[in-house]
Order: sequence, then C-alpha cells, then structure tokens
Amino acid sequence: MLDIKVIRERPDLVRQRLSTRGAGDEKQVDKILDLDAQRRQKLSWVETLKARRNLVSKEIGVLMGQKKAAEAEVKKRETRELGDLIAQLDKEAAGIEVTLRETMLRLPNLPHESVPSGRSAEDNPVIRVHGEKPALAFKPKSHVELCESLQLVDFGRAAKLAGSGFVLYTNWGAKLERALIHFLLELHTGEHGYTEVSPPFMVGPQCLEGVGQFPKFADQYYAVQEGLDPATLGKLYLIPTAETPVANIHREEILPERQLPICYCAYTPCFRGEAGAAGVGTRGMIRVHQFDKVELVKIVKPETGYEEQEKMVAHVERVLQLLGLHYRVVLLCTGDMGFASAKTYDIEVWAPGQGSYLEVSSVSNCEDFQSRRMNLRFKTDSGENKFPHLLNGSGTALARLFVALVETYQQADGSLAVPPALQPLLKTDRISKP
RNA sequence: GGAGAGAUGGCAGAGUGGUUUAAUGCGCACGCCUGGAAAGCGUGAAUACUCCAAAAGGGUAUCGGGGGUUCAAAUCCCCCUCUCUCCGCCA
Repeated sequence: MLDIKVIRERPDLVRQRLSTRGAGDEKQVDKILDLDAQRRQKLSWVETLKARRNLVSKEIGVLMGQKKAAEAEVKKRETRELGDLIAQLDKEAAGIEVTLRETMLRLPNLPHESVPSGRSAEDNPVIRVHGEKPALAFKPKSHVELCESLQLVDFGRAAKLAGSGFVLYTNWGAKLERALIHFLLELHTGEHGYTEVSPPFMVGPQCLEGVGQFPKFADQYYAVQEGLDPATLGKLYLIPTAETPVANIHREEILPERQLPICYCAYTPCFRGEAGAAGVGTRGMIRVHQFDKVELVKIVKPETGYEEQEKMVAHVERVLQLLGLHYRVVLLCTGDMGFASAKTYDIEVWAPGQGSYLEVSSVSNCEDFQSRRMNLRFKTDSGENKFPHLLNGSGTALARLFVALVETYQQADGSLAVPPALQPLLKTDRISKP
C-alpha cells in the first residue's frame, strides 16, 4: 500500500510513477484524493460532535452524583440528539474509509527510479551472464524424456493422483529433490547468515493481503475447505510461496531497531492455481500447480534495502555457481514487475533441452509497500516508529532448477552426472537407468 | 468434538456503569543526590488518525476483535478469535 500522505502531497509524482507500469493505475489517484478529502472533512465534523458529547456526558455524571435529576434530563436530551447525528456521520465516514482502503489495496507499488521503463519482458535489460551454454556433443534431450527414461518422475501417475500439473518424483528423482532442498537450506543458513524457519503451508487471507496477493489476484490461489463444511471455505489458503507466511511472521509488531536486518530462509511447497495459464508448458515440470521452493525474506531498515537486495541476488547466484549452471541476471522493466515490487531482478538458468532460459528466482525489494499493509513497524533508537522495507527472493524454485540440472548434466549414454556439490548428499556421482 | 477458566500498557496485576487523567509494583529513560555507583527522591514515557501554514497545543479512537444496551462501557448483553486446564479422538 502506498503512503496516503505521499499521494496527497505529491500526486503528480505518484501518477507519473504508476503510469510507467502501463496498467492505467494512475487514473485511481484522483478518486483517492477525493475520498481522502471527504474522509477528513467527515472526521473533523464528527469528532467535534463527539468531543461535545463526551463533555456533556461527564457533566451528567456530576449532576447525577449531586442528585439533580431534572437538570441531568435536559442534558441527556442534548446528548441523545448528538448521538443520533454522530451515528449517522460515523456510518458515512466508515463507508468512505472502506472504499478508500479497497482502492488503495488495489494500487501497485511505485517502481524505483533505477528501474528502466518498458512494457514487457522483451524490454528487460540483461545485467550479467555467468558461464556459457554447455557444449554437448550430442542433441540434448528434454527433461521430460530424461526423467521418464531414468524414472526420476512419473508424470502419468501424478496425473492419476491429482490431475495435470502435478509431479510424482520417484526413486533418484525424489532423492535429488530432497538433496537440493537440503543443499539450499544449508548454504543460506550456513554461509549467507539466514535463519531457517518452517512455516505453515496454509495461511489466512490477511497474510495474502499483507504481501499484496489479495485482493487483486484472489483468483490465483487455492482456497481450502475443512471437511464438508462450506462455511470454512476461504478461511485458509494454500501458500503460493513461502514469502506469504514468512514475510507475515512479524505482522502488526513493532520491532526494535537493533533486531534489523532480519533474514529468514524457508523451504515450503508452493501451490498455484495458474488460472488462465492453462495450455502453457503443460508438458513437464516448468509450470505446475505444486512445486518446492526455498525462499529468502529480509526485513531491513529502509536505507539499506537496495544494498541488501544486491546481496540477496549474490546469494542466489552462488547457488547456481556451486551447481555449475549457466545463468543470467535480468532487471525487470517497469511494465514487467510484480504488483508489490519497487525493483526486481530475475535470475534465469539455461536449460539445454528447452533451448531457453528458465526463471528460477525473482528477487524483489518491496520497500514499505507490504509492511504498511501488514502494519509491521520498527522503533528507531530515537523512539520513532517506521515501516521497514521487505525483500523477498527465491533461493531458488526447485522444479525448474531440477529441469536445468537434468538437462545440463545429461550424458551421451542417457545417464546423468551428479554435480560435485550434490555428490556427498546423493552418495553417488552418476544416476543411470535402473 | 465436550467441559471449564482466561485475554487490561514493555511485563506483572487491580479495576462490576459516571471526579479514571486505567491504581499499584517491576522494568525503562532522564534529572537530583554521590568521588563513582547502589539505595532514595523527582520527572517522563503507548498507538493511530485528525485540527492548526508550522511549532506549541487541541480533538477523536483504542483495555483480544466485532456488534448491541446506555446520556455515558475496561465494566452489562450477544457473536467471533486466540490462550490455558481437563476429557474424548488422532499422526
């Protein structure tokens, strides 16, 4: 959520920054300014009346104490009338307040000034490239073919269990997935200073609202129902990313400044409805309804946010370097950025079988957009309450990392070499046909 | 799922309709005292919104959340959430 004071004081700047996203959100600014003015006018009026009522009520108390019932009756009549008017105005003010908040919650974050203008993914500049596309002496196979022949994944039976868009890892596939989770958590907690947490995989709607997934994108997530009771539907949602529970850990808290930065790292499965994305990458594991991910979340002082974001990108890059994968870092342009983000880097890993780069990580600085929504603050050493900046980054998404690994490490004989970093965990240097 | 108890400020804890400005204690900050400290004494200290050009200052709301009764609610009534104790069921 944007700061209403910034909208009030610098509406032109807000309109200009919103317009760079190309979604027409700047049109909402006038509506917000109007609602804000109405709200304050109403509030000022009703609060004056309340002050009067409180004063007279107190006088009634004194009169009652002195047994002057008749005088008290006169004053009661006045406060009764005031009360009716107050109730009416309160109702009107609450209505305006709700409309204002609903509008504000649907407004995306302002892109940071360092973010290049652009309309779509095609306008995203490549910041750097690491390594080179592996030169295979044979025609690379797709991960689908490799997974089937090596029996790493059973796509058919996964569909039998849960429909299309789900993965059943089997045998070495399951072991590889587990090894990757372990490898990532150990790296980020052991070398990058993150604290490991393991959150609930379902959360209430207020958490989705807190990070900006609700109310605007409510159709993309799985709502859970308890048993056969439809009244429980929508009280909990399957998390689309660990960011949702982890970023909300300290919601509605006031943290002491010395606790910052807080750096969390969590493994969770991620559940996504992918409504409207049907038919895209239906074959294989590139776009699925459930995938594993290790997520990084930082709660930081505003002035250190962009520095911390660069560090987080480096932490993600370290993963791909240790696994010996070719990747590139892309800076998302204004038109391609997520709703809550002020600046996002995508890290894309090369998948030889696909002949393309796959997004395995997205590292965003959401500034105070989310902390405002969840009312998360920190108290400075001088006693002032401020909104911290929130960062999140995948470190990394596993299904696609799995694809890149399988396709990169495939051998001419159809087997798979195991990258050195994973050999101690898998206790082998090669995965062959069973 | 059943029965009961509870939720008050940083923490503990009093407060069953009106001079309550939420007592008191602990903790915290500052000051006095001291060679320095402790003790003692004094002072201060929540959050949000809002009014005022700003500052100073004022107003409103907030005692888990929501609604109701009343001129007036931490206090009475209803609903919800969470915590604790016991029972049942369960990995």
